[in-house]
Amino acid sequence: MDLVSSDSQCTLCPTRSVCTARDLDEAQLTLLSSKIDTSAVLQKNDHLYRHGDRTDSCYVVRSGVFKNVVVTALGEEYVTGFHYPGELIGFSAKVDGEHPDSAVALTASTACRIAFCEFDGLFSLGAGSALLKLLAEREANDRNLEINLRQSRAEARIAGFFVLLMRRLKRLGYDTTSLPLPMSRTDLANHLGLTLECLSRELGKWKKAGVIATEKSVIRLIMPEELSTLACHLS
Amino acid sequence: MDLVSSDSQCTLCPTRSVCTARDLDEAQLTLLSSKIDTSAVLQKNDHLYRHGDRTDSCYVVRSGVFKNVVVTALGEEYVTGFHYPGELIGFSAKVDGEHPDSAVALTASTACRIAFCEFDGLFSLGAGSALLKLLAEREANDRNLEINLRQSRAEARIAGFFVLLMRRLKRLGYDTTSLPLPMSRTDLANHLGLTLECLSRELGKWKKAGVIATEKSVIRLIMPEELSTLACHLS
DNA sequence: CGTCGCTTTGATAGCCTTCAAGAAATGTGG
DNA sequence: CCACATTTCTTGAAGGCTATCAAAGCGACG
Repeated sequence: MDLVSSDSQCTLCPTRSVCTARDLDEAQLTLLSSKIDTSAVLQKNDHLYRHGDRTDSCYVVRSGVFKNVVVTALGEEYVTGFHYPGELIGFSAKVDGEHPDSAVALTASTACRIAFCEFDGLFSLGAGSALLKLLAEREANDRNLEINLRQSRAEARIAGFFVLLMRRLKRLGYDTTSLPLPMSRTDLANHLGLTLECLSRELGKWKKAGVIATEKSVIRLIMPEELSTLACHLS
Repeated sequence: MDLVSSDSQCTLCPTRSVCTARDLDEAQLTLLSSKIDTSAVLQKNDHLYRHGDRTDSCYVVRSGVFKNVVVTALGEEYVTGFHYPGELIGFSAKVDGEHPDSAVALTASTACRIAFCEFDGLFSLGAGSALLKLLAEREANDRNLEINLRQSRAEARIAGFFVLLMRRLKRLGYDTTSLPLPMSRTDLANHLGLTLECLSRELGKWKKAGVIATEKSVIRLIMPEELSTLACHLS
C-alpha cells in the first residue's frame, strides 16, 4: 500500500488528542510528524496490510474504520476487531516481523505508520508515555472483548459490544446516540462469535421493542440503558 | 505486597532468555537488574496486586504461575488469563494509573516489577526491542484467546486452550508432554467461558478415550494430535 | 472417622446453530 | 429510469449442545 512520505502534519490532525500525539506541544508535534508517515486515503475494502506481510512497523488509525481479519489454516476467517481513530493496530507484527492478520478499510480511511525502530526516538521526544497508553488501551479493550466473548447468551454479547463501542467512541468525543457500524452483519456476527441469523434475530427483537433503530450503516440507541442492563457483565 | 529492593540478579535468572533481558550481554544485564525489582516469593493465593491499586508499574512473571481476575460491578469474577514465566502482566494499569484486575499466585511464584518511567531507560539500555516483543506477544496471546472464545463448541475451546498453552510453554523450553495446570477446574472453566460441569464432562470423555490422563494438577497429553485436530480453528 | 471443598456424573430445559426459504437492498446493463 | 441479477439481510422450523439444577464420589484435613 502506498504511503505518502510527506509531512504527516500532526498539528492539523483531528485525532491527535487521542493518539501518540496527546500532551505534546506544537514543536514536539512537528518533530513527531517527521517520524511517522500518513497513508494515502484507503477506500472501502482496501488493505492497509496483509496477513504474512514482512514489516517493521505498526499503525495508528487516523480516520475511518478498519477491521482486522485472521485466516486460519483451514481458510476460515475471524474478524478479531474493528478499529476507530486513535487506536493502534498491527503491533503484534513485532513478535516475528510479519503481520499475523490483515487490516481492511471499512470506509474511506487513513492511518499513520510508526516504525518500531522509531520508538526510542518517540520516548526521548516525550511521546513515550502516550505511546504506552495506546498500547495499554489496546490491551484493556482486548480484555473487555474477552470478557464479552465469555458470555454464552447472544443478547449479552451484542449489548456488550454496543456498550464497549459506545465507551470507545465517547473517548473520541463522538455523539453516541448513534453508533457508526460500517461493517456487514456477517462481519459483526463473526466478530461476536455468533451466527448471522442469531445476530439478526436479536437486533430484530430490539428494534421491535423500540430499544434501537437500524438505519443503513448506523444504529440509533433509543434506550441505551436497556443495553447497559443486558451488558451487566462488564466492569 | 513487599518487594525486595536488592539487586534482582538478572544474570542468574532462569527465565531471562524469554523476558526483557533477552539479547542482552552481561554488562547490560547488570544494568537491567538495577532498574527492576524482584518480588519476594508469593505463596499460593497471595496477591501480586489488587484490582483498584494505584500504581506506576507492571510486572514480568519470573517463576510460578499467576492468574488475572476481573470483578464486575455485580461481583461476578472473570479469570482473564493464566500467566507463566516470561509473560508481562499488569500493563493496562498504564491507562489510568490503577490496576483494572488482580493478579493472584497459583503456586509459589515471583515477579519482576518494572516502573513505567523506566521504559525509556530500558530503551537506551538496549532492552527496548525485547520489551516491545513482550508486549506484542501479550497481544498475540490475547488474539489467540479471543479466537478460541469465539468457538461455540466446548471441545474446540478446551482443546484450543491446551494447544495454545503448549505453544507458550514450548517457547519457555518446557517439555510439553504434560501441561502444568495449577488452577482449579472452576477457574479453568471460568476462563474458558464454560460451566464447571461442561469442562469436567469433556475432560472425562477425553480421559476415557485415552487422549489425555489427569494427574492432580498436571494433564498428560497422550494424543496431542487429537487435540490439535479439535483446535483446527487456530492459526 | 467425619466434615468440607472440589470434582464427577445424571436428567431436563433453554438457547443457539443449522438448514432452508423468502424479503430487501445493492449493482449493472439496457 | 427501469428490469434483472446478485448480494445481504430477515424469518422460520428442527435438532444439538451447553447451562442449569440436583446428587453422588473423592480427597484433604482435622
